[in-house]
Amino acid sequence: MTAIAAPTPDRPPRTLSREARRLQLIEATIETLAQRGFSRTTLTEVARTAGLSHGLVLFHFETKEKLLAETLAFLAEEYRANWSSALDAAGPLPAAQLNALIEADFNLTVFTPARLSAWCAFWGEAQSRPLYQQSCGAKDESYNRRMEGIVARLIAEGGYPGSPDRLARIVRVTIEGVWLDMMTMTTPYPAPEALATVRLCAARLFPAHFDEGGPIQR
Amino acid sequence: MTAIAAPTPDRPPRTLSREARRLQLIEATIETLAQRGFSRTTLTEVARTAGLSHGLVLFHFETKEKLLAETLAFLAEEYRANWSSALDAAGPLPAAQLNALIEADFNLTVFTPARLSAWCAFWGEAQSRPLYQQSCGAKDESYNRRMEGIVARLIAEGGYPGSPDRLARIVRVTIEGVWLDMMTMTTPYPAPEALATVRLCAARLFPAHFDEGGPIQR
DNA sequence: CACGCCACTGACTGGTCTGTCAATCAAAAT
DNA sequence: ATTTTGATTGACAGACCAGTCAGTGGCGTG
Repeated sequence: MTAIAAPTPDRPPRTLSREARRLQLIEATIETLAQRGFSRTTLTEVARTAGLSHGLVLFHFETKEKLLAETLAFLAEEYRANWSSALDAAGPLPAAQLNALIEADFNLTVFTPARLSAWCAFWGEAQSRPLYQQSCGAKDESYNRRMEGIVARLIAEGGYPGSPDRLARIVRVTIEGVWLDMMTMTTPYPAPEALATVRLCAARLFPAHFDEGGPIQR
Repeated sequence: MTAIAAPTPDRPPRTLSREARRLQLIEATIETLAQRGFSRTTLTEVARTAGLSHGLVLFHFETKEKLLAETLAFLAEEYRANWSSALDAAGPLPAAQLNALIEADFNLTVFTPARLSAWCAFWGEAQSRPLYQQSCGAKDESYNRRMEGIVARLIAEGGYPGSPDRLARIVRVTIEGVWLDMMTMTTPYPAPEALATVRLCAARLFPAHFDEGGPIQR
């Protein structure tokens, strides 16, 4: 049956076409969530954003619930891949690693208005839906472990007082908080100001490793 | 047939004053938002939580939209009244005032699972609805101004480096962040741990005024 | 006691949304 | 060229929900 992958390099095979369409619909879902909010996101609206019929959305995702679950899983995986690769490129020093984690959260692949809004829409629903808590929770857990490990090594190097759990938590919620500000404030401050706020936080918590401009070189 | 009130004299009367009934329905709305999320909150469910008919909800609030708007306004005012009165009781010292603001956010009148969940449900929708941004935004603005004023005076007393805007923002988003953790985490840490995290943050930002146990007495 | 007021109920309506399905179309396979 | 396979469409059905309204019943007032 598999008559080889025919040498037509400019045309993707059928299975890839299927995958491409699913990705397109997921992007349309993110866009719709951002523009209309969770409660007013309808299959018809998602389809119209993608320029397709609403029947097709159900053909590819079976139910609306599954479309939303896969969209959230996509966002979670995209987020994880972003900080994970940034961490891999940061080298062995904990200060460089924490800096990489901070900067990764402001990378324009994840830090866009549509994606921030979509995250926020899911957060609002996650509390009452175990399905969503699963995707969000697993993401956070892995992130937290890495963050706590890095902070523990900073403490070992710098002799800072305070528990690694709490210090790591302060850094994490400060990043989350300026994210949230971008959406909930009537007139939010610019992204560089958000990054500067997180840097200031790191500088006060780990003064031997960070100043307000970033990690201290030596 | 109508045996009526004789057996249970303390049962609430069938008809209630306008204001009392409205408050009861607002509480039922908060409860429903917490249990079912924004998108699955229906008038019928709100009414059933209150043990009333869904027609009555519209009798008192005209539309679902107005019920939700008034519920959010109620939460915002309750929140404002809480930190505002805590601030009034704190005296003139900025360290005591910041401590009062921090502790107020963990006061059990506003720091309850249902209320936290309801806030979160509204946040998720606020981005795409100007009506909600108005209630949330006005609340935040007033809070932020007070917080920044207090932090500016701490800086003047302690000679801390860093801009008051950013330092105030770190304290505020740390509080918001541990709030959010209570809802989004699969197994959240206890409330005293959340408070201890905020205290540690204050201790690192303003070391001459705070230690990990709270404001330094002198 | 009678009356009027108004909180309250629940059946009904119009509209919207999710999910189904038979028909259609495009491209690959034979 | 014909067949086959699978993506795509749009009309349709069933369910649900916000909002309407005519009627009910408790409560205070005269």
